[in-house]
Amino acid sequence: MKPRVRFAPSPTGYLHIGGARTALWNWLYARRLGGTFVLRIEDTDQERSTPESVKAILDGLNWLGIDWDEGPGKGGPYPPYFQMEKLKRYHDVAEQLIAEGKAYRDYTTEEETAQLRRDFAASKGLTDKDDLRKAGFKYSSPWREKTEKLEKPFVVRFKLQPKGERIGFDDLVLGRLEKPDDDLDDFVLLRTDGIPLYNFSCVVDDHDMAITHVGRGQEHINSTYSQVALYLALGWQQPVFAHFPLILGQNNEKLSKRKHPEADVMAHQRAGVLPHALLNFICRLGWSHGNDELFTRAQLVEFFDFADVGKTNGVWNAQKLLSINEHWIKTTPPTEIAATLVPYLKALEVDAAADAKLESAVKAFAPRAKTLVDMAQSIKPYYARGVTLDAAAAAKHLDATGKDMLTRARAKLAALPEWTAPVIDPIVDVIATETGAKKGAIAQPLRVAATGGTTSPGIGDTLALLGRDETMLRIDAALGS
RNA sequence: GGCCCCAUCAUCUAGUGGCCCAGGAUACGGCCCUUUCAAGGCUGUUACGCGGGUUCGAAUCCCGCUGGGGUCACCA
Repeated sequence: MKPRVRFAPSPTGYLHIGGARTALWNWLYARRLGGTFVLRIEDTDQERSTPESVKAILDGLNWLGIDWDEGPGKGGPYPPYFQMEKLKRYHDVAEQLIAEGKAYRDYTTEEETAQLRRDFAASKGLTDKDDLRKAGFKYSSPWREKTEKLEKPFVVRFKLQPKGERIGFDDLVLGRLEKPDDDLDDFVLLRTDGIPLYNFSCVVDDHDMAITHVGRGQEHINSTYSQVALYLALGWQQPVFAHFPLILGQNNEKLSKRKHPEADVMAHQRAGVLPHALLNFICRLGWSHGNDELFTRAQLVEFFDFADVGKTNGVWNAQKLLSINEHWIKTTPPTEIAATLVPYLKALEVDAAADAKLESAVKAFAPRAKTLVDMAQSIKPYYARGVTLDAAAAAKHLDATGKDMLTRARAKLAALPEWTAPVIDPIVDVIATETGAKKGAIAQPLRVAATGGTTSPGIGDTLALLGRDETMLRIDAALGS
């Protein structure tokens, strides 16, 4: 049977790194097995959900190349894919549960439960919510055993009926997970305004959408027990669960939007990371395929399996991401990199087309750039007219002997029949032989004249990139300095 | 605090009882290459949290401790 998996983000901000990895792993699983990847928007938190966030999440997934078979913009056989569009369905399921005595209407107001908390706190001499938890505060509804229907607002609560047994499930990553069933409490299914809460809508939707495997972060383990209780009460078949280890920030806490800027997927685009590099990196964070580190997209699809996901949380390692980015910048065809690079150059006010010149520039700088931002910055001077000489570099390399070498080089360059790196490069050797000078004594003055500084790609590549006219212009300017 | 999950280098990880006085990658150091800077090649330092078992033999299995993380809403 082909698996049906899903990614179900709540649109309360940008696409989070953890979410992206969850999406990726589910997507990979579906792709490898020829299954279906569903995108469902869990927008029931009306306080925080926004259309902009929906767009941000879709944009993030698109940038990473994670496409969905069913969901927003695609439709599918189990609509709607936005939870707020199926309120009636949740209501019906809740009513069914009430009718069967498996849920009840709780007319206690929010203010009353808050008062209960305050009373409890006062009796124990406590103050905040955290203290209450530690002291074991537990809400118990007076409406639990009642069935009458009043003309008052109510929430629908699930009526847990613990048997003193253990409740649990077989997790694809963690193995058998269990806890005592009396550890669960009567969680809310429907709020006063009729909008469902996560534990409820999630179960209804996963069932309605015929989801076979639920892969999500370990932070959901405890809610899974509640959801299992719901599946049992509803008599629905449970999906297979797979709980993924968390991605931690440098401070060892779960990567969060507030504390960790790197949690934003698109921040990496802005930083000049290739989407595939990010994909490669996050996929390998918590999953492995032997000692392999670098994977093409096809290999990821070929190798990925929930069974190879690890159990331990992983710490975000920006340097490793950069090194992986470096690798893909180096190995992706220059044409592709050039096209991707155009907007980064634009941001630096360089209007470059993805043409032959830019491709050569990419070839020259690919082994030298960690990010596309780096690369754009390095390439920018090659699109300028003239260059400002770095004072220290000029002082060191453009003294009398330096200028003498430069003059010799200029004469030879001017006589060149062709302006390409292989033709330009030997000039350094020729002058070295003629004068007995070291290559560096020739190449460095040339480099300073051409680039203003002491570092650049090989001198042939550098001058070829600049073009004959621009090179001559800069040499003359340096000679006249 | 209750409950739940986890535990190999600084970090990501390989490892499913002998092939491991623990391998790869990143980072860090050295050497080589070299007209600069990179890249590349070679190489070095660094880990099985602790204590008990089981076994001829444990990083691998069991127990305890310790440590880390998650979760306890009319958020998801």
